Amino acid sequence: MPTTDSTTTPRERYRQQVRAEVKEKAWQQIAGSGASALSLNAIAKQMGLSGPALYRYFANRDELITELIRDAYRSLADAFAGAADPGPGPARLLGLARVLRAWALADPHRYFLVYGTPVPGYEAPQDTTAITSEIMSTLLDACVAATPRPAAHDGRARAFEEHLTDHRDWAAGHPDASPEALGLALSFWTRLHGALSLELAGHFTGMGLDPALLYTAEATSLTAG
Amino acid sequence: MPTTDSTTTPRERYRQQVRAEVKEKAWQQIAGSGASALSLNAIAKQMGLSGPALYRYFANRDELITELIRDAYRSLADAFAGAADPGPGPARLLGLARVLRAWALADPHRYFLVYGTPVPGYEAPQDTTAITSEIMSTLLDACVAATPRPAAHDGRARAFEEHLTDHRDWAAGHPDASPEALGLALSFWTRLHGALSLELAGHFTGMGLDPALLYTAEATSLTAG
DNA sequence: TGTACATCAGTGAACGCGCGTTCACTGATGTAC
DNA sequence: TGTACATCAGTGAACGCGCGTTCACTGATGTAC
Repeated sequence: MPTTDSTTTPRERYRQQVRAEVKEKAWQQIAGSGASALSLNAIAKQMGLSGPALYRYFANRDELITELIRDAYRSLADAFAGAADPGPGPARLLGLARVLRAWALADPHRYFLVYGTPVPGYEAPQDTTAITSEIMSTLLDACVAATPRPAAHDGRARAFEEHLTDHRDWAAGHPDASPEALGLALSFWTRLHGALSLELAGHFTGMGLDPALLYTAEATSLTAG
Repeated sequence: MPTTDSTTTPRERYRQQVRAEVKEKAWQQIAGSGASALSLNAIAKQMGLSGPALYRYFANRDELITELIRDAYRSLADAFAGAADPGPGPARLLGLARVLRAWALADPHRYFLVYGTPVPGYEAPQDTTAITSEIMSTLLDACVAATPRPAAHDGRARAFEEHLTDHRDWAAGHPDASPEALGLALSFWTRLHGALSLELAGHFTGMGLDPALLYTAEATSLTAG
């Protein structure tokens, strides 16, 4: 980060620099073997330091992982908010879909750290939930814009939309959102995660399919039905 | 397994029994902490054996994991084939969807062993691909039955269906399948995996949603569009 | 500007742990005559 | 039915490894007078 607090002492600046480098190496390690293989000693060695040196910067392994997860959530929320190109609803949703895939492909293991199998023996920190609802809020904005009116209905998913009218606490910041919009947000999330996570896990390799086209097809399906 | 080969010697029968018990304990361990935490020594201790004793039954840790993965694939393929309740296409697809969720909920970590983040440093064995296409074949059968004719089209997913007509090697056993049927199979897979994996990873907890309803809504969306 | 002191980054040794895996060996089970 | 031998399950010690984490300590950097 080039921007530095003006009241920061040189020592503190150095601290932040080293912390950042530790995290950077941690991400490299995660990119290679996943989060469960993350090792403080290995990071230290990679930085030319002794193992115990890192305990000046992080209380323990869990604190480091917690920070990495929070940074990942933060990064995704920022990417989402940055794609706030307003415009017609459907186009905006497609924009979010594109941003999501780009963010995931940039670092697949980071994506799985957020949405994948939970790291064994690790409990997610509290404050990621705040960022989660930030992400959901950006998504809901686009979904509200993409569902202009209680459109013509095929009646199939009725049961679920009734359920949504009764269970909308997770969309507390959007009292204006129709059940259709809520359902759209959930479909966006689950469908794109489905296509994306199977692609990242390599389940399409050998099938000769273009994952990008499959992904786009699923994304467009959201505003077509 | 109660069924035993009649030509089997008692010693061989005992071997198979112990192998089965090792796998059983392995699954219990995986159910607790995921596959990357699987430990031969821990299994041995749990069975009242010494660590090295297991090397009579499995060449090494990788061979054990390979067998577990293959058994998981086998189990899913059998569950799918068992749901071959013929009948109208859409109902058959819904049946498969139900079976998939039940199978996943019975052992979430087993599901992730098949469709989740790949185990770090582990390469999937060759012969699972055969079972994979078995599963895909059952699914394609239902999809062909569910897409009677090149129905009225909204034209949105056109690009992808053109792509599918050119890239259908993965459906080699189903030359009769229309691009719509192929796309339906892929949507079945990705959408249901999306809803299911987010549920299993606990991403809906705290939202007050009923994952079963969400899942059913996604399943019915397949044959509604 | 120089000296005295406090702060703090980093080291090296050590602890205890669990892992996968090998090896020589014991003892029980099955087989052949 | 009994004896001689081969097969094989399981043991215990050992090797080498890497992990997270603690602790007492050195040496450099910053601060106060």
